[in-house]
Amino acid sequence: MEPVSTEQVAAFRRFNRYFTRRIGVLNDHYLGQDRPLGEARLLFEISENPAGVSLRELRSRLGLDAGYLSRMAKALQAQGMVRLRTHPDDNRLRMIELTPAGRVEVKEQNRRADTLASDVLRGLTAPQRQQLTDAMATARRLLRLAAITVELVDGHAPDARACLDAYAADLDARFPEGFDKADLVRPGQVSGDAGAFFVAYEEGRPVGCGALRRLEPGVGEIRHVWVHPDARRLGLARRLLAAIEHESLRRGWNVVRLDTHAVLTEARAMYRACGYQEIPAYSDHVYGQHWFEKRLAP
Amino acid sequence: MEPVSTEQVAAFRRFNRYFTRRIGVLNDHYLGQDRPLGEARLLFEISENPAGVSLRELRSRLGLDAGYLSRMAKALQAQGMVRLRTHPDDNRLRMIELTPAGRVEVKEQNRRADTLASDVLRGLTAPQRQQLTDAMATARRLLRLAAITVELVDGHAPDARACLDAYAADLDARFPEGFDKADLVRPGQVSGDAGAFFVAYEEGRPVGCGALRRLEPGVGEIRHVWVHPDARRLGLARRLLAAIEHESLRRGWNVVRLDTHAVLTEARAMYRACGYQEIPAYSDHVYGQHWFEKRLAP
DNA sequence: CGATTCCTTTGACTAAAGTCAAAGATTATG
DNA sequence: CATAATCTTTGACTTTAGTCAAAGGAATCG
Repeated sequence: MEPVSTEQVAAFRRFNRYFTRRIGVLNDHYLGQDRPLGEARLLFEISENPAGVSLRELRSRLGLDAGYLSRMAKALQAQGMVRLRTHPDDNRLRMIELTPAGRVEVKEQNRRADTLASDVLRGLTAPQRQQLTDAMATARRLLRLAAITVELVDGHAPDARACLDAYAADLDARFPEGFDKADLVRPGQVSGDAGAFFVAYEEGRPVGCGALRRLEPGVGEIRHVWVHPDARRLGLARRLLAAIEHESLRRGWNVVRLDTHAVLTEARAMYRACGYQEIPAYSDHVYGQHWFEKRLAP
Repeated sequence: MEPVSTEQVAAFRRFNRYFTRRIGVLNDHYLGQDRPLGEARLLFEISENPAGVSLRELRSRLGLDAGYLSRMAKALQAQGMVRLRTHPDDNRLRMIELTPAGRVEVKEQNRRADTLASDVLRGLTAPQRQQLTDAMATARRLLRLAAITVELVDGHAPDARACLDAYAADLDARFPEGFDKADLVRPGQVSGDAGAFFVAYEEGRPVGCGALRRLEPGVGEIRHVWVHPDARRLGLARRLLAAIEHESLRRGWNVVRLDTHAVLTEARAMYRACGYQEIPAYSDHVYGQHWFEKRLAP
């Protein structure tokens, strides 16, 4: 991997410093106006899960100490902002959710945060506002992408299966004829010498996958490249593809093939953009309607 | 001014939330590794002023309580990071500056912040890194611009004179023949009915100016449009120009003229882009070599 | 079914962050 | 030149944030 240019590091830090000093401080100030910042943040995080969320989950998401969280939850409960109950299936877990009063409070928090944002934007002309929000969207997209890691996992791993289930549900909704899970690779086909399975993780959660399996000597097949709806348009599919191609090459499978369904037009465009060429049918997968091949440069 | 679109507010907040949660937290963690965050921030702020800075100044810049700051300064002094002395001209003020040990400490802080930035950037391809840092630069530019206010001040105001002094020094360096301060407008010419003076402020500091004065009935003259070197390339000159034009129109001076020196090519380009047309000489200012006019639409 | 692991609560702390007001030394101002 | 204003220091707090360990109830595993 190429080294990072010092000019880029400097630009990154300039932004970082400016933003945290200007916006970050204001933000915390607004947020922590009528209660401690920690409580305000907790309240906000709870509001992100309207159906309630376990303390366990919050603890890992916010990186809080168990005792600390327990006390904050109690304080919020005493203020009538949240309701605590035990998890129906597991009595060790405590579920926390907003009360109507809590929802009002969060609404007020949001109103304040909106005010902060509008106040900043109001200082700009309409095209400048658009430019700013576009730049922010680009920066967020790339920051997210930078934080996502692609890892080789065993085909039997729960995360692998979870991704495949989500993938199957996705296709079932998109294909006019539906999707039959029988078409999924079996764990053994993408483990060990037979193949490989990659899972992309964002902040610990699996958000994408891709499989490689041995098709014939020197030829690998790419299957089940999928990205979670929340992680689309980041450029993650290309990253998965690159990881799979790299693995294929490592195994000496210098050619990779794949097939895809007619309705997945964006996928076809991506494969073409990544150097894949459409070829005649090489298999009779139920859902294969376009076939691609790429010769990998060592 | 047009209202701010909710989509833009949402995009702003999405970024805000993501950035503070991801980068802000990491940053604070790195920074506060071997001393309290407050002290680390203070140390950094002091390092920005190699010649030393008064506690007074730090207090207003960081928004700290006087007592709190005094104690932190004492703590840093005890650790051998800073030296405290009284201001030569005003014995009430205390000046604070880094010791060699303090400079080493700040260097280490910087090294860690650089590491954080490179670690993030390393997760991207070279073009993506460039895209990210470009987006950050754009965002910073616009955030700065949004925070700058343009205010009408009296021509005698100290900030107005300070800007004109800086303007004069600037031109003296750029004009081959130098610049004589006698050419500057007199305070009376840009106050009351005779004219107006605008100063642009960024975080309390004057960073630009522009003057309007009555040339003849119905015609105003724009003079001394200047932007501090640190605030250039933000689009501030256009903002100053817009404020002056608005004021001119308000007074019923529907035409504005200005002249500029041949070496200021960017200025000429800007005037043209803002709707100014080159006209024959309308005055015999010593430094006027190009003349412009704009008819203001009511 | 007994040991182990999980999750939460509680007690007992500590450190950091921040506030307020009084007091002392200087400087500006009418 | 007296008075007011400015700036820093100090004492005496409070609140927030965070840590650690013990303990108890509940699920899981062999």
